Amino acid sequence: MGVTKTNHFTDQQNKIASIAKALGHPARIAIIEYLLKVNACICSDIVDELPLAQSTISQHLKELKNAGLIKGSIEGTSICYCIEETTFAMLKQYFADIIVSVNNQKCC
Amino acid sequence: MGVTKTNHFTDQQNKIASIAKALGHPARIAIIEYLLKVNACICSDIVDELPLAQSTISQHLKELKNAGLIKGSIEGTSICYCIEETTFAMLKQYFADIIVSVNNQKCC
DNA sequence: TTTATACATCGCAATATTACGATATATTTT
DNA sequence: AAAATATATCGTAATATTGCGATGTATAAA
Repeated sequence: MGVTKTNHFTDQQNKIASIAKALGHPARIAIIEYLLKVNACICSDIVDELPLAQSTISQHLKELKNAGLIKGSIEGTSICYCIEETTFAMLKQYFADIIVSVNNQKCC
Repeated sequence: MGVTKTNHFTDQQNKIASIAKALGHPARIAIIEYLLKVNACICSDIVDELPLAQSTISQHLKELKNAGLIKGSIEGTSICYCIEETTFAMLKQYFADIIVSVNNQKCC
């Protein structure tokens, strides 16, 4: 089928999954890491940095933006893409909570 | 094309992406959360818990296992699936480092 | 006003994912 | 040994993702 049964899961589960999915591609990880490396962030830089066509990168940026992982503000003729800190903070917390839960486990 | 250009990215980037990808489905998030909730973990429980066929869940478990997010040990006729703590600890650290990087940013 | 620059979007082809039923396998229980 | 239980694998259909070139759009420079 190929169609995810989104409605059978909680909003929280769908949210985490969609964020994780957005991070589930090496190009998008590379984009995030590049945005962290340089302090200013313009899309054309990324096009030079990655071995992908401009249209492909634009698509990846869109997915990262839809997932709330980056935000873009128009800066003249180019766009300043930046990390959306709160989403990453949320992820960090999510995994921190998992670690706490695991440490309380008796199993295995 | 639909074929990810894995070889153009670093091993670390591909690794993080593949782990994130494995978490990029609500059923797999639900499985992880279920494994955390109950302390013992048998697949048939999960089949009762989730609105998916047994074969589908088995597939999801396989992907989580391949990504190193869970481990399964044979327990008689069933299998005890558990959280692989080190992988989650790695993820937590990865996001923690990102937060630190973002806080050092001057941009935006 | 033309031209250049920086993205975004569209349309398409190749491939991957999701889900399921059917079936296989392996361990218990009877 | 036969039946039951638990899980894995296979085959397949529906849909999603990835990537690219071509093209659209909007701002800035000439």
